[in-house]
Amino acid sequence: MLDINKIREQKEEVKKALLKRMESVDLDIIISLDDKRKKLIQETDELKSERNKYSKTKPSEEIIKKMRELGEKIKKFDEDLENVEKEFKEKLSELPNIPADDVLPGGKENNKVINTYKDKPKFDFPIKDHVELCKLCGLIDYERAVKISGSGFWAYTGNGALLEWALLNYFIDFHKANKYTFIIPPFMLNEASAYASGHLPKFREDLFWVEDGLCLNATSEMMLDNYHRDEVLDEKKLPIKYFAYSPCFRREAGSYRTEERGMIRGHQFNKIEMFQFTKPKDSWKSFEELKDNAEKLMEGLELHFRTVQLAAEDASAAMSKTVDIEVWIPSMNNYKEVSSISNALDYQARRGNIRFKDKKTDKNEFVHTLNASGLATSRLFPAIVEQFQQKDGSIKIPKVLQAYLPFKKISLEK
RNA sequence: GGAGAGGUCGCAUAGUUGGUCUAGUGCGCUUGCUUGGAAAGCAAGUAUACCGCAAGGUAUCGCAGGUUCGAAUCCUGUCCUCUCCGCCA
Repeated sequence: MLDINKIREQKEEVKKALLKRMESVDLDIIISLDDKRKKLIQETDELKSERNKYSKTKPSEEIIKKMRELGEKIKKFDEDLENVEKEFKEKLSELPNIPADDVLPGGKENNKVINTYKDKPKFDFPIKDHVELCKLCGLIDYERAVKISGSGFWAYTGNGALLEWALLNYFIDFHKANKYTFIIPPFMLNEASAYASGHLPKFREDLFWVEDGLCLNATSEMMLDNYHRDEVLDEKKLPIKYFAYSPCFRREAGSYRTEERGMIRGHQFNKIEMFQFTKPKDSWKSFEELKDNAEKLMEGLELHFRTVQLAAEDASAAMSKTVDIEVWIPSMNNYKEVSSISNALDYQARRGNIRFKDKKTDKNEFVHTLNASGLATSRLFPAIVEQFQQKDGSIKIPKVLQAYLPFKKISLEK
């Protein structure tokens, strides 16, 4: 949610920035609703003040009669105010975050590559895709997972499970060394939390719901953003840095394409998420730190990837700036997202009411929130298997993972 | 799942025949006095949001609704916590 005072004070600047990601922007509607709101508050408060004056002691019959009428009036004003406030809030929360200065307007076509690591691997033999390689090496069991749970699921088996776990351990050790605090959150959350993190109402259809009114975690960003909801954080403890492990559950309804077979897109995948709560002045520094961390993790894996800065319309609405890391998947001849690094500024903090007491002003201010995958495994696994495949179908393991595995390469299943 | 108790200002507590209760007290914290310095003691202050240029006003006693001229106090629903019993892959 944006700050109404900022909208009022810097209307033209806000409008110009929002036009980067919206076709049209009407801030005047919101401002006039706010005017209406303020006027109603003033009038209602006066009436209530009147009433309170007489409520201190037992009033006479005559005054009781008068107050009864006043009560009716107050009730009506309160209703009006509630309606105006509701509409105001709706309109205000429909506005996306203000894109950062260096974010280009428009959609995907304006995404720009800001970094690449290594070159596309060259193969002097016909390459296999990860589905075939995983089958040859016995890393993934698609058939049995589908039998148990339906399409869109897979099971990691044997060396495949070890490889998946090695990836997660590599990430965990990295974040631990950077002094981030490890959190294993609940994997289900209630509606209020999903609203606060901004995933409702927009993603209702994309979430799995259980009978008790809870939904399955779709990204631990949901969990971490909510972690300090309605809290006033200690300024001295900022920035607070977390990383969380969780499986992520997504319906991904209707988004399957034949090119996205295997584990490129599924209903469940593992992810480590980084998250920071910072003071407003520090958030862009933290943004760079998160991006560096994600890139370092990728470099450690020796995979060819690129870093892409998203154009305004391609980033999620809550974010001021988003950078994606995309790994090269040879069989698809394409790059796929493995990390998304975003700065929400105070947009999420406003919604979740997450603040800190500013010593200088002695006022409660909203923190800034940032999130970044570090990393999701479901595209890395195929990338590793494909980028490091050998002619015979065996797979070399990057050095950083060898420390977590009892083998240096994965051989074909006998 | 059953039965009971409870959710009040950072913490702990008072407040249930509805009316100077937004709310007392203790602790903690801040500032000042005192001191060579400290402790103790003394004094003052110590929630948040919104409206207002300001004076000031309004709202909030888990949350939502109701009764009433008036609700922390009464009623209903709901969430959460605790105790006992039952069940338990």
